[in-house]
Amino acid sequence: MPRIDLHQRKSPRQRRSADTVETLLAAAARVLERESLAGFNTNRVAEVAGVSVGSLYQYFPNKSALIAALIDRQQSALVEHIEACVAARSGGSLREALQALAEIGIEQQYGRPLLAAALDHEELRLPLGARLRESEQRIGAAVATLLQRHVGELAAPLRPVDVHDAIVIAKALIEADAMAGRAPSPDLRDRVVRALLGYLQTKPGQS
Amino acid sequence: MPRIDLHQRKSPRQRRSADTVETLLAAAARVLERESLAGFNTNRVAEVAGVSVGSLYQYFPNKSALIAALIDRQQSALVEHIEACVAARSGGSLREALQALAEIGIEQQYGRPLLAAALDHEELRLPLGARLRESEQRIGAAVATLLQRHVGELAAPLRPVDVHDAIVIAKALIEADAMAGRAPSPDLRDRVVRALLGYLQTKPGQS
DNA sequence: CCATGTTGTGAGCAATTGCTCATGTTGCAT
DNA sequence: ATGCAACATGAGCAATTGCTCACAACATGG
Repeated sequence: MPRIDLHQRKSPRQRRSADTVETLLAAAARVLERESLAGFNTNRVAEVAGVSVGSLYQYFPNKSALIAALIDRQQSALVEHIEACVAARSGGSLREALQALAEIGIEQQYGRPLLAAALDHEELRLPLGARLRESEQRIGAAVATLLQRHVGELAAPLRPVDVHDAIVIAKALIEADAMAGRAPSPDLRDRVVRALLGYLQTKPGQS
Repeated sequence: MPRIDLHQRKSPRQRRSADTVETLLAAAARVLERESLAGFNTNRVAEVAGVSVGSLYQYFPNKSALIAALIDRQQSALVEHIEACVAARSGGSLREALQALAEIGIEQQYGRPLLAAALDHEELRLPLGARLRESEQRIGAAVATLLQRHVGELAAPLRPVDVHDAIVIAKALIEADAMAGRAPSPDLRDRVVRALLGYLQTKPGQS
């Protein structure tokens, strides 16, 4: 069992090594989504990347760190998209806001469904700690900001747990469709929006 | 990489061997939830079970088959509970019906959150095929039956995809809470019900 | 109690995997 | 040019893992 140190071992100082790191991450993503976690090993990643294992271990102290880096990237991209979306929008209805969010999530997940699923699983196992929690918090905050603009359309004052639940719901619906393997069904976005609207516009304590 | 044959290798014919199989499955569950998939190996399972690896391989042709058996058990239990619930209930409101379903799901997931999560992940990787799909279909059918009794309270005629989405939503909310590790929050059931009610009572095409 | 089938054992093989290290190559500053 | 980092290589070690097999212990019917 390897150590669990997720720090970068060395920062690339030349273009050459920066490219190597890039190639490694791309290869890691490919392997992870093609062979799932079971077939994911450092030798294979290095092979696919076309570099030697030694190079891999110059920048990542262990296998977990590689996966952590992938998660970090994916998560950062999502955060950026969502924050950009929230910042860009100002008017519009609640429905339209949710549609925009749903589209971001769908795009993210459908880009690499298997990769996303594998990473989701690893998130739970690795002590990603601060970095990931910060991302989640930023997503939560951004979504909360967006929803707060439409308090009037909500069934009740927005609690943190509501935001959390909304995110979970959207993520689950998107993931379920993506895992089924088929092309993105055109009504997925509307189903997500329907679920979110339904949740947010239903009072907590009565039908 | 092991073969992927999920058939039982041999059926226990004496009490003694039936006990062994039982012990093995229990140990497998324990290991899976304590050490996650990474630490799950047949030698360890046999050790924890207090039997030899050889015995394990008399009843399970490979590691995957062991996991498949666990999934099968868990899934069968869920199917039974849900079908029993649907059969038992007759009157009552939609809300009450959903409350009952939510409680079953919560109980199932909170029994062994880590186990359930690990199994969820393996479901996607293994060719469980017929057996699992049958279970899911039965769950879908049972839930559909339950919901059909309350068509009047729904926003639109019940489509299969609605049932599917409802199940996904409930599962996700419960799982998310369970993974957080803390004790079952008392309002979880109500949040699940709120999400389901909201979804089912919102028209697909408008706010 | 014997014969036959069932069940249990565990050393250990073959393969895999995480990772290191001695050595070689490239880029940069002087 | 030359020296020193930074970077890249890949054979291979140590540990792990899935799984087999030759054998022993038990059960059961005659």
